[in-house]
Amino acid sequence: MSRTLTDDEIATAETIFREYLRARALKYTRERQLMLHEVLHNPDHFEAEQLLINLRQSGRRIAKATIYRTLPLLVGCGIIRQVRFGDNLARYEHTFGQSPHDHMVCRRCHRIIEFASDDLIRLRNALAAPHRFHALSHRFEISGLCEACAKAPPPQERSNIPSKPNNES
Amino acid sequence: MSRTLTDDEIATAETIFREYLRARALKYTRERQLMLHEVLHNPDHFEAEQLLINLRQSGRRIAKATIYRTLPLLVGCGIIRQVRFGDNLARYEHTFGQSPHDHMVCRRCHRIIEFASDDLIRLRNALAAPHRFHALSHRFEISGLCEACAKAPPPQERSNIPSKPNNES
DNA sequence: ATCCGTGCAAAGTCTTTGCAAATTA
DNA sequence: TAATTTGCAAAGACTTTGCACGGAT
Repeated sequence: MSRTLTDDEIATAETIFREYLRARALKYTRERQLMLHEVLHNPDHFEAEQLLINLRQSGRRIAKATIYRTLPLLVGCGIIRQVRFGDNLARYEHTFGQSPHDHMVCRRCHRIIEFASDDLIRLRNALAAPHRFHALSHRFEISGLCEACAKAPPPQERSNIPSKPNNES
Repeated sequence: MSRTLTDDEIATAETIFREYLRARALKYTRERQLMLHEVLHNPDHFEAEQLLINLRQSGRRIAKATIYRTLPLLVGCGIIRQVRFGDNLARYEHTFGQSPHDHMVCRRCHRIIEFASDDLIRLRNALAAPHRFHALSHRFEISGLCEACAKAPPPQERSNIPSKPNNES
């Protein structure tokens, strides 16, 4: 759902990352630069493995360990954020040029619909206040059926009672 | 946050589980019965490993594989649900005698505050409608600082700039 | 010159799976 | 009896870590 970034935005992201690193006496290495750019050019949700594949296909050499070590840095400076769907796999998305948003995930076809809501933010803060909780961020995932799947008869099952239960939450 | 269940409620849960299994031609084994009761007696969030420990401490013998195989069944019939906090560890909680609720998690002390909100449900459905999405359930986790941690100075850090970034989302 | 970071592979953690023996309907 | 389930251990998926070499400031 995120659009292609302008060169200016990419430059800004780079500045943010560099300053984040410098403030912590960490180094802006070639690998971290590659990761940053790859992540910014990825318009969708991605996972560690996919980053590795993309980078290697571009002829870049990078170790998987470096990916795993760099992702928390990018999360730390707010350039990407972790999103989580039903499974145990860590996914990320960059937050640049995006307004904060959340997701609806179809239980059957796993299609993802992104949405943003100021009302949600307001409600979130209103819910936190009576607990004297300082809300900083949230994760909101709606699970259900998309339009197509709600209409269509189950494609893989013959009855409403699956012989094997599904593992989705 | 969930209270101790009455015998009646436990019997009801057992009926639900048995019928769920029977409808799928699955069997109500001794191990599944043990799991059900252990899960219902657990008032808090629990993980697979903890279940195993609890059951073994009660002198019951059960394999870890059985735990992992049974959890999806209990999720499938709605007796427990998966909840997920910052990490990649699957946690569960039983839904019996509980109204649907969500969580606020303190980034520093990891304290969990549960809350319920009808407004949230209404907003959820209102958000789904324009996408013709049929919302069935959701996960809403608010991340931030609890009252104590918002006041207290950082216990483990001397400056605002941690030498190591934290891995929380 | 001094740390920090990388790559590699090994180790770790959580979860799933294959198979023979045991149990359930 | 016929089919599912269990326990065990091995395999699997994803992530983290130790260490020596290479690289950034």
